[in-house]
Amino acid sequence: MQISTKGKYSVRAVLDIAQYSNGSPVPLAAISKREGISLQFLEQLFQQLRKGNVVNSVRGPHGGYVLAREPSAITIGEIVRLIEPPLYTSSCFSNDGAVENCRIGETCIGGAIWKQLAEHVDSFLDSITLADLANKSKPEVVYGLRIKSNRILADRGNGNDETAEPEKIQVA
Amino acid sequence: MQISTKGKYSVRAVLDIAQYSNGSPVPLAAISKREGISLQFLEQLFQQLRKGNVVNSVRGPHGGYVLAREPSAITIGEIVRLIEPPLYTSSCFSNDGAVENCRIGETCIGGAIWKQLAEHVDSFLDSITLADLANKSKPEVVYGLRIKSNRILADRGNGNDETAEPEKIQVA
DNA sequence: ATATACTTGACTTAAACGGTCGGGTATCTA
DNA sequence: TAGATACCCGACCGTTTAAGTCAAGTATAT
Repeated sequence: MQISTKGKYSVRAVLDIAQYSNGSPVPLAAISKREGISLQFLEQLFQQLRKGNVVNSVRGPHGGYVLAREPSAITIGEIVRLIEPPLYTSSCFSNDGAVENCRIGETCIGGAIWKQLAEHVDSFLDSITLADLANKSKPEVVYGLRIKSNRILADRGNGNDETAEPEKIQVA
Repeated sequence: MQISTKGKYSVRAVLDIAQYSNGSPVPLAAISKREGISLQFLEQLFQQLRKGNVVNSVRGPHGGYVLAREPSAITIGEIVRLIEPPLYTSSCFSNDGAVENCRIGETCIGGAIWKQLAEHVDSFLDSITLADLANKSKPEVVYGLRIKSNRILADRGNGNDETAEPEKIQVA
């Protein structure tokens, strides 16, 4: 169980836009330079991010990428799900769903764990928005991350739900 | 981000012992038959589980494996960590720790997320014990898993900490 | 026109995953 | 003291995936 560098890169790259764009498009070349990520690798990532409606592209000179929505409406979970394969696949066993000799049948215990774990992870990552990360000005956001609880996968439109109360996640 | 079948197999196999052993050792051949896992693959997994003090081995005829501790003192997280590489590696970037051009320096925001995510996952998996899973008799344990909150990596000895209050994790 | 910068798909390399093979070694039972 | 049982261990192997590159585009602002 491992978080891929692809996922980390994507979060960093999108965060880069959130921080360095003042409304105008940010070219990948700039992100590549700042973050030390190969330009062509970035291109590959941003195609998925664009299709996933996280960023929009602007072609031509002075082009680049802009956020598709405001930072507070883009969650980390959303980005990660676009880039990485899903954590949870089948009930008990993996992928092809072949070996289904689960003696407990439909109520398989083992399967329930992985499903709940996946939901747990998604819920956590969905609770963090780009805006939360972009605000360097608040140090307490960095350590002891201040997040909004139980925000489940923001509806792709423009959900300005500023209603949830902040919650403190303890760090070790 | 993916949970490997190795990890799933391990949990199933150890759970098998918890369910089918009445104190006497359970041979891998029996687990192999019941769970549909190759004997030689099981051997590979159980070597790590033994070194990690999850199971003990008994050699010779009527030998096999027994749990190293009582089921309530063995967590799923413990098993998974023995088999799988850790979720969290370095602060910002991965593995070799090479690319450390993190513009935010020590208080790197991106890094904090993955660290907290890893702690989140570990905490969740550590909150589930073999005993929780073995009790098929309680159906509510399977769906809407009843777990103990915030149990951090039971000390390898025999920690009979039955003090934590149960908590309901919502499913979907 | 031309430079900028996104778009796309194929390709490559190395590592990890899932799994096998073949020979051990300990120990119980007869 | 044989021999069967069953753990022990390291090497190996094929496939998939991750990470990253290459080459050849297309759209657009100046």
